[in-house]
Amino acid sequence: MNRDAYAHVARIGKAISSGNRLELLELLAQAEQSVDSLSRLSGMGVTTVSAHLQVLKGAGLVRTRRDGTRIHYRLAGPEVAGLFVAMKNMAARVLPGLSAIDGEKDSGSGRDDSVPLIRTIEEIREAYMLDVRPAHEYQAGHYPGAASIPLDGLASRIGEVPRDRRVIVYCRGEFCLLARDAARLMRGQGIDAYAMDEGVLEWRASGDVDLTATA
Amino acid sequence: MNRDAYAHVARIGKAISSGNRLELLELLAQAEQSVDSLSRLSGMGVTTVSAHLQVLKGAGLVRTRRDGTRIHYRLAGPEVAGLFVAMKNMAARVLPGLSAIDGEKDSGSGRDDSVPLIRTIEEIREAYMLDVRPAHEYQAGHYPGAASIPLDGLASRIGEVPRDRRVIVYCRGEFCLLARDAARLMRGQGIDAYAMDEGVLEWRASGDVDLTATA
DNA sequence: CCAGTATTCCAATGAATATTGGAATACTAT
DNA sequence: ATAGTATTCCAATATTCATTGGAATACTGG
Repeated sequence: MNRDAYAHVARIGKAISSGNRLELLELLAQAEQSVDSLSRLSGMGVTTVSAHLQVLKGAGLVRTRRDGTRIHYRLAGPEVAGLFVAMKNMAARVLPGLSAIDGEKDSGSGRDDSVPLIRTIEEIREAYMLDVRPAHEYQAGHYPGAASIPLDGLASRIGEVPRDRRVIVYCRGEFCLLARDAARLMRGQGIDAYAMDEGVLEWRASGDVDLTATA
Repeated sequence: MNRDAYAHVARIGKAISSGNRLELLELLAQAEQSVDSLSRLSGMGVTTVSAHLQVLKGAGLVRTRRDGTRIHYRLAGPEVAGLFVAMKNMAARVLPGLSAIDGEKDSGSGRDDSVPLIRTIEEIREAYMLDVRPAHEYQAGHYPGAASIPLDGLASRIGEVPRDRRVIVYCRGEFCLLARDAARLMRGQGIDAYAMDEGVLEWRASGDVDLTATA
């Protein structure tokens, strides 16, 4: 028969059947990244990351570019982000009780209830959009008009955030906690801050938002 | 962190990371099926099928219905077929050289070159649409107006096929070989037969075709 | 060429998975 | 109740996979 056909498609499935690899894909959806940059961002060992990247590459989901001594990985295309989101949606639809994000929002330690989530893009008008991802990721593509203050430096740069407007913070995507942490920090300082429930991963997947890059 | 979020989505990935499970999903996209029906159709052992179904159920991709002594499995929803197709497309886009279907069509033994494939739904008008899947699957949903002659009985019922019209055969989906085998058989008898390159799986996934069911 | 850095390859270990046969369970029909 | 059928559970085996440390490779800058 054509047994191979299924096995062949299953390779894509295998590539996305590991939580660690999904985390790497989410990072790659932000910007191209070198192996050790991914290692630092994810906390996995370098050789572990390399091994996972080989699997992703073998399945055709990522491409590489050599720049001197280091190798930069990137998504093979926006459809890969699309597949991630499709799986995320499927998980939410089909295992609602266990929804990872709900778990994070509701059950968890409960402290996240203090950060209201913005769910529609309409609410963005007139608000101050703030990107709290690392500068490198901001440069590779960000929401049009958004400002950049990486979470690292937010405490010391808090003065740059306007106090007379609503502030909406976003980060890598629904699973990323940077925006929520940032919003919590700002609320503690009396700023009217909200965390966006989606981020660059979802925008890249949908293609609806044109993510401006900086030179 | 929210490590669990990724692990949780990865469960969906794991469920579709096995060729055998994909084959089962394709069968379930046709109609609900009992465990041993799936075992017979797929050639896997009953306990093996049962184990795979448990995995699919654990990931929330299939549901069960008890009917007396036997248990019928079905897809949790059309989105599951959608995910299958999304992965199939990703595989075709991203690993073009290895495309399972291309492999089947072109390289293989080459004999399949004898069966022209219909690729657009436009060509269906005025043709005689023939469904060669098992009767049970036809009853659960088929292309509007299509006739049913399961491949098993096609040789003996060949007289029912009109000789003055173009005949278009379809089956379960792109990976299913029933339609191509049927078309080859009919061409051998001088019938102007073509195999459809998509089938019920894709139609169910897209939702564009309304698959009529018989009482 | 040499030292230094980034990445991959290799080997080894432990964990998870697939498959199978046999026992256990759940239901039907007599 | 009893026999019969369909399915799942359990245990065992072989296979595959994830992770890690150390060696090998590929490149850069003196």
